[in-house]
Amino acid sequence: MNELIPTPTVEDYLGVIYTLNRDGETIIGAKLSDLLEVSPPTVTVTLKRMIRDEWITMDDKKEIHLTKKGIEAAITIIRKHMLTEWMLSRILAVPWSQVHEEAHKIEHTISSEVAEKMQDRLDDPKLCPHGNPFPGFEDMTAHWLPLFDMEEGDTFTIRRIHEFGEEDLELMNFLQKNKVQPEQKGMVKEKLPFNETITLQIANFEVSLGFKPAKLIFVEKHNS
Amino acid sequence: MNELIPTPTVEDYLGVIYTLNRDGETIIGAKLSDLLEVSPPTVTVTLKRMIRDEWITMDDKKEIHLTKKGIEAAITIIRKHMLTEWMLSRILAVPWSQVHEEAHKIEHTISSEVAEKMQDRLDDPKLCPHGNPFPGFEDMTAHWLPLFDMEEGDTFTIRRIHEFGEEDLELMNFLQKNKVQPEQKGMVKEKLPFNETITLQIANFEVSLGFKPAKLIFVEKHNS
DNA sequence: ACAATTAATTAGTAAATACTAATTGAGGTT
DNA sequence: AACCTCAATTAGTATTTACTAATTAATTGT
Repeated sequence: MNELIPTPTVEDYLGVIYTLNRDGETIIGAKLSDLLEVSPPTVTVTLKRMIRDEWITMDDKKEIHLTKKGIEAAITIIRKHMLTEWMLSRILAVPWSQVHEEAHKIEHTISSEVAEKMQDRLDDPKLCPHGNPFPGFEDMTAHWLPLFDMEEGDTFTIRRIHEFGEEDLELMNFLQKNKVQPEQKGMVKEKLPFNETITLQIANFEVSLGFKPAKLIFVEKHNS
Repeated sequence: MNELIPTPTVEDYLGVIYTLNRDGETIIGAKLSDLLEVSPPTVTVTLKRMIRDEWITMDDKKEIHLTKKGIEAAITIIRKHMLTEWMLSRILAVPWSQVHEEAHKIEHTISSEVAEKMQDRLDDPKLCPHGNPFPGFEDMTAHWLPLFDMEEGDTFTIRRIHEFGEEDLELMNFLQKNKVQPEQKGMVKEKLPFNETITLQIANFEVSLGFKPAKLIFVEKHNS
């Protein structure tokens, strides 16, 4: 009667919905279509199934809300995702830029028992390798600011690449090549609003980032 | 035009076909239906797809043969399966009896790059945790004999639980509880053909095994 | 208020993977 | 030759997950 476990596709939807919700965004089908890279009709029918199976509800404004059961399933899959990322990164030395993509496939096949074993082995991480918080630890990232908000001359430590940036493999390879990664210290060399770029000094190198990625990268500003 | 990667279902078929073939058995649909626990019509249509996509061929006697491409894909999935088993067992301390079942889900989502990383991290294993050979290392297990062939009084070291025994979770739990595992030494206490049981002494305990599992357990006989 | 944009839905299709029930085929036995 | 058994296939159905093309609904801007 009650669908016990969500399908991989439904798990993907639940994860994105949870993250959007965490960030205080309103959740509509079009956003999911965009983030999950599927067509709007596909979203419509999948959401219908998800409502039928009581993962979500849809209000009169067509906004999507997770049910209690949906929240639990979302937390479960996000934890599996992040634990798998750490396994790949720490135990198997998979390059940081590829870890998300690999984990995204594996996460759906990890049992809860295995996830527990991973958590033990990895000493209960609170943040994923990209600096995003495990469900329940959102306050650990709350004081970090978008790189986009920095001004010329500001110095900072990079702390986090937002989930919705991780998805873009080309961007991730670019960031890795230029050491734009958690724990790296840097400084804003130049910010050109008309050009929509922000140029950083990291180690001995300079990198120019567009405004879109700069909004998905979070830093801890140094006291000046 | 050419299907590059097999689906998880096709990977399952390829793995079983490869193993049957390794053991010198003729491969017909009914055997697959039995081993994969799907209905005969499902086997018929899946094999049709597999022929279409050139993973296998079927001769005039309805016997199934792997194509070159099929052999490669089978080897790949079996290696991923065994490497994942070792990861679960050695790195995550998942109980031996559960390792097969968990790995069977995960194996389909592991990229070749990750498999390589696993192989490095695990020092190139030649046998899986149940003692079955990695593809290409079949000769390492060739001299082990079925427990079924032992006589009363024979002493031995358990070396291997065959792939088709691994599948049965209840059996595996029973074997683990009774220490019927690779590297354990034992002795045949009693063999009762009319009863189809063979009773072993392992450590301080006695276990009675049916003939069916006794044919799937391989041992190295001690010199007497 | 009306046009433009954005969002959501229908309608129709497709592929993979399963099932049951019923039928056909092939081999061997009496 | 008729029969039995096992294997394989047809026929018909279902679910999930996708797509495109076309339509409808809602919102926003001028």
